[in-house]
Amino acid sequence: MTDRKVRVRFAPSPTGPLHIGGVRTALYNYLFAKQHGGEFIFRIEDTDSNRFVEGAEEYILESFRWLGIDFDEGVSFGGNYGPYRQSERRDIYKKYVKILLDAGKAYMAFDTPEELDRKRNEIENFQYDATTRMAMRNSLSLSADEVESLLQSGHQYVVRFKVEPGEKVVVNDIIRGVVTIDSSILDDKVLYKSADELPTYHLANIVDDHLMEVSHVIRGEEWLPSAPLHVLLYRAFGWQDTMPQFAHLSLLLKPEGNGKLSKRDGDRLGFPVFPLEWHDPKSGSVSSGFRESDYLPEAVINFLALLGWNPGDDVEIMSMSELVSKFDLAKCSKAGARFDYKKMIWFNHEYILRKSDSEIAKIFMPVVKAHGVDVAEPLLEKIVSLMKGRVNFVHELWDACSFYFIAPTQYDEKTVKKRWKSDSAQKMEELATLLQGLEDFSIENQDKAVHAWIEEKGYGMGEIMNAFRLALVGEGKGPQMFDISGLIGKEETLARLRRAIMVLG
RNA sequence: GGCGCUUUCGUCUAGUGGCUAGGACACAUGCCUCUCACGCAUGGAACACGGGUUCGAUUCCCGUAGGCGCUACCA
Repeated sequence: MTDRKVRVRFAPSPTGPLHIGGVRTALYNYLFAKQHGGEFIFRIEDTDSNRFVEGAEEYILESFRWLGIDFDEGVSFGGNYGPYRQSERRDIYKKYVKILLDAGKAYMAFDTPEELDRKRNEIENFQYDATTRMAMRNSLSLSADEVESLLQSGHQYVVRFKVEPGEKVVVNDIIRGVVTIDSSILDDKVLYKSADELPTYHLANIVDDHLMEVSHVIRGEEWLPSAPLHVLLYRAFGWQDTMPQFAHLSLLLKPEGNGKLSKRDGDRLGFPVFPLEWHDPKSGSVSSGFRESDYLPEAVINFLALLGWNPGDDVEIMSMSELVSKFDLAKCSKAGARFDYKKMIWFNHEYILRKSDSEIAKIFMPVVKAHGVDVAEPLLEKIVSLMKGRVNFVHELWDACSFYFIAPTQYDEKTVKKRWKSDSAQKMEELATLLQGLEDFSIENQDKAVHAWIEEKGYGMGEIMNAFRLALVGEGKGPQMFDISGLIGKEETLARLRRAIMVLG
């Protein structure tokens, strides 16, 4: 069993956009699979027909494509264990429901939702279990004839798992160790609904994981309470020897305040909680995504990997392949992790720094074009190399460097007051004359000539450069001056200087 | 309410029966400098509480408190 082939799965239900916590769960599964040379399966758990949302499945697939998490088999990937969409596996589940029924490990229950509601109102903390099942309407409490006639008349029913009370159920969790619970606290879970001829999560999950030969179940902590039930189900089918190993991941929490991370937190604090932008087909509302918010997928992956896991060293920037080799389920933290979106922004900044200028220029080019500016790629790369260190997002590059493309039409008031003195116009006039006379307008040559002139005249470096900057940029910020004048060229430099002299006087 | 999980700087975390409890983000200060950033340096900042066990507990045990989750014919 220990040398079993590693096969793990990510099995979302297509009920909407993929939550960032789900992305992390998928990532951990992926890292684990890759590290062990195993397979990663994409399964769709659409057993709740009421909650199905159009487009969700494609959205999830697209999200993983963007993030660089790929699957080996499953919906849209093929494989030998299909179909991988649970709604297409009805007949399989029916067969296994029958096995449980025939073995007396499950039973049919005819109680209507209304009857159950009434019971819950009558009895505080009502639970459908060994203590109450004989008082309900099911194949255990009713006679065979009654059951038969109910069935004949087309009465809808559910199949419930018959949990035997008073048993210690042990779940061995890779992250949490041994977790023991008393089966008496478990209820007789609904396994199957005749209404839509579909199983519930618990049955479908166990049957599929078994049939698909899943070796490890890595999922969110919200499943920990039902893990004992799952163990009981594996036993009921006699599959305990090939039962997957469990690992329950801690949840992602709000950046501040109480509770788990929600879409609202993102809206309130200004960060996405979904990988891609999502347009809800029902409400028409739009939720922002990491991709559209200009996060680099590598940064999102890196950040997520470290949210609840740590390799034990001080290295924080890691590529996907480094993550694959270092990842360790046993080192996952047990407590929930607050979603530190500021650190995520820092990761994005780091990845911008690490990517080549040409890669960033390629991402930035459409932004430039959208502003109606046409620029050659080599020039944009130079600008990117000068500016990328000062932004957290690629789109911020525009505000930081638009002066390269568009001459200032107005001058920042504060900067004018601070940097444009009464003799600035005259000095800039001198500078313009000097620059105009330069045959060689290279950055190096300008630097040499201007420095010599400043020294000769006894001017201050700051007064000249800052006024010069104001003339070319319109503000008091930007890279070294000759990195600006050199790139925009002699003609443009002189035009901007003259305009500033004219306007500012 | 019941059951389960959990608890190291504000946040993500490393770590150990004896350490000045380490790193990163954020924050502050300084340096660099033609500005703004980057960068570099420095600083403040944590073992939830109460009992044990022990020569000694942040570390092991038990309680308490806080946090999180589950408690559906949802996953």
